[in-house]
Amino acid sequence: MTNLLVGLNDPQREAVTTIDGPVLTLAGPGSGKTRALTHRIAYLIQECGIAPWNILAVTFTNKAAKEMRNRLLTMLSENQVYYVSVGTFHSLCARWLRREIEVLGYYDTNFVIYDTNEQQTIVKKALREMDLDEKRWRPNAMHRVISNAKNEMITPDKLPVRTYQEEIAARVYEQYQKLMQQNNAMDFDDLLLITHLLFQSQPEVLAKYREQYQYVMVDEFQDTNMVQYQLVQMLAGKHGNIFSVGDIDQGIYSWRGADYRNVLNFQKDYPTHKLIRLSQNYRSTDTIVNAAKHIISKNTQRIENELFTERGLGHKIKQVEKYDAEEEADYVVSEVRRLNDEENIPAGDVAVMYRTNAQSRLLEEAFIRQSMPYLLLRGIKFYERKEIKDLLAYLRVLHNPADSLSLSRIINVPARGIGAKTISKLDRWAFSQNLSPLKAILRLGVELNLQNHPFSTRSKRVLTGFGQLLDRLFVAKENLSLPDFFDFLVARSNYKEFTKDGSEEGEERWENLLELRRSMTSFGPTSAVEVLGEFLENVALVADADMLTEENSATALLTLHTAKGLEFPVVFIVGMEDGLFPHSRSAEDSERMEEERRLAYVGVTRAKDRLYLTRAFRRQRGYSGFYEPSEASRFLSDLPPELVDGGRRSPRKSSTISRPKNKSTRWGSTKKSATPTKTTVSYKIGEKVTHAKFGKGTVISTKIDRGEEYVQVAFEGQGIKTLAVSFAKLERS
DNA sequence: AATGTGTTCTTTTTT
DNA sequence: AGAACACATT
Repeated sequence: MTNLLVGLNDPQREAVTTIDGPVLTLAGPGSGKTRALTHRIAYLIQECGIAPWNILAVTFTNKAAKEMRNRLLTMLSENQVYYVSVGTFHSLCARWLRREIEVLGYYDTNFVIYDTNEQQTIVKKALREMDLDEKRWRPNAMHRVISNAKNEMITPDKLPVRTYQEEIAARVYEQYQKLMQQNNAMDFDDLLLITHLLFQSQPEVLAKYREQYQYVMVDEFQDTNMVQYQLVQMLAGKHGNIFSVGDIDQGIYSWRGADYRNVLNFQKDYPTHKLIRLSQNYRSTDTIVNAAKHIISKNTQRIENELFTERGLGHKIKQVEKYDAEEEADYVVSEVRRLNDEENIPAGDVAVMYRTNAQSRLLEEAFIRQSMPYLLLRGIKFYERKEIKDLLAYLRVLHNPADSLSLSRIINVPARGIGAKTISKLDRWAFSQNLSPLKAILRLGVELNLQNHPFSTRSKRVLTGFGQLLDRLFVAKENLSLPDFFDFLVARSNYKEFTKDGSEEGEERWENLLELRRSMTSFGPTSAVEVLGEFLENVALVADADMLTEENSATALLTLHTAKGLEFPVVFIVGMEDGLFPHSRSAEDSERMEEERRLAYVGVTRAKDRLYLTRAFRRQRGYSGFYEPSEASRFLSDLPPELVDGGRRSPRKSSTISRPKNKSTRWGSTKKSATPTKTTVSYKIGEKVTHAKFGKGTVISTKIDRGEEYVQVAFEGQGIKTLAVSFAKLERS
């Protein structure tokens, strides 16, 4: 027996050694699928003599790809690992397109990837060009329609136009695509869609990749969408050596076009497939595995795969209920500290997970208040900073001169006297000359006695000045390494002194830019022109989870979605409240409710040793600043009492509902108020009341502020009013 | 052209 | 409550 098979259980071994034909591996959480995948790759290379470049492995995140590579390095030589294609669908597609796209004729190899914000801007531009009112046609909604269409491979002309709404949407979609192409830009969906189109329309290109990828492996199959599935099918065409790994119970991205039914489709499309079940969980204690099973067992859309573990019972799940969300956050942080102090569990072993990003704020504040280290996994935040976006816009324009969106971002940053007027003149003139705005600027500088331009002497001067800057930068990118090019760029554009203005914030901005520069150093001395595309692609496709590193010593704060594929010794899931988790937006639809349940399943199974489920009795939601009472999440009641410690199940102590202590500052001091300070609300949401002036109404929220109770009441025909209970003469009715 | 003011919208999850 | 954006003022 080869040592690649040592330490694997039977189904894992089967997964590793079944190399020919389609295989579907149902892998429960923590069942060692990454292990199976990596060993399989090593086995293919070492035992079966398959060349590394004949292997394609698709992961869900870049982090997973990196991890896979690292694990492979323990079994294979660096050279072998280098030639295996490992990546996410998006990054692999980007790479293929970079190489092949020019045959399509309407994109060039230097295309850039637009992020969500830029996609939004393009939608708005499309609306504006079509003279449609942004108020009436929500860019957000339009964008959703477009993205959904793309996920189902529907082109603008195929979009159903049964209603006026749909007709507009189809036209906006068409215009959107046109603008994207004009800018030589793609959105995330395009990366997949256009690759699909490329393979479909260029048989020789597809043949080449088919030939190359003799063995195709796809992880997280339950979260593939239609395009991704078809890409896999195309690539694996003849040989059908597809190894797919999935778990329907962990499908949590349907709202993004993913369809867990692809696992079932796989079974249908490849009737000869071998089915392997990885059911032994090596990650979590029996208690945690059991809890997870109780939660997921309520779902109807499943494939049976009975999970088990031999790790023993371990700690009970700790259920904690606090007075409000602030207290909940404080509890989490103090418990992290206690675990650290008393049980020797490093803070970096702990993760705090939540349903919505908005919940991170209170947690952050609590960590800061108690000066405990934390790591917020919302990676893009770095790239959302103005100075970073500006610099990236420069790089993108220099990489892809067609990118007029980025050009408009930097054309007057730092300020060089090119205002809105000049810009719109430029756009119109460029259009009339059939030039891109950037080309138009450059032309203005070259043809000195150009007559037919609309600019004032001053405007022309600043524009040509900007053109000269760009010219110099274009030359520099050929000759300098990426970091050196960065230095040249910030110096020549005056961006350095613009942003580093002596203020404290300026210093911070500059630090951020240096951080950006640091991320360039890994590209070595190769000239910027060679690596700029790859650099920008990396930036565009980073995922939140990619930030998390092995040696991280701070507690991770992340959404349940981001937590997918990760594991931690200790996990807190906060906000276990109906309406929040499961989210109210999923309440009406049983399909979506099942997905919430899967999300809970994913969250719970991230924990190795200890799991905390916390909730608050009241929490501020929405923008009103009003507290709303909340009910326990239905997922909590799915847990059998013997697995749980604390919460409502344990014999109730008188102080289960803790009252805020030392919170007089927040709710006003008792010194000043003449009336007794109220701490609890007397009205309930939904209660019917009558007001002398406004008539009948329904209480929709309540809050206490400075010892005074306020209610929001929806009055029939009068709208919503906020009333102070002690003043308004409200009668219960 | 830069700065200030007001209005409106937003919160589900993300490559 | 805060961001983003449109519009107005200096």
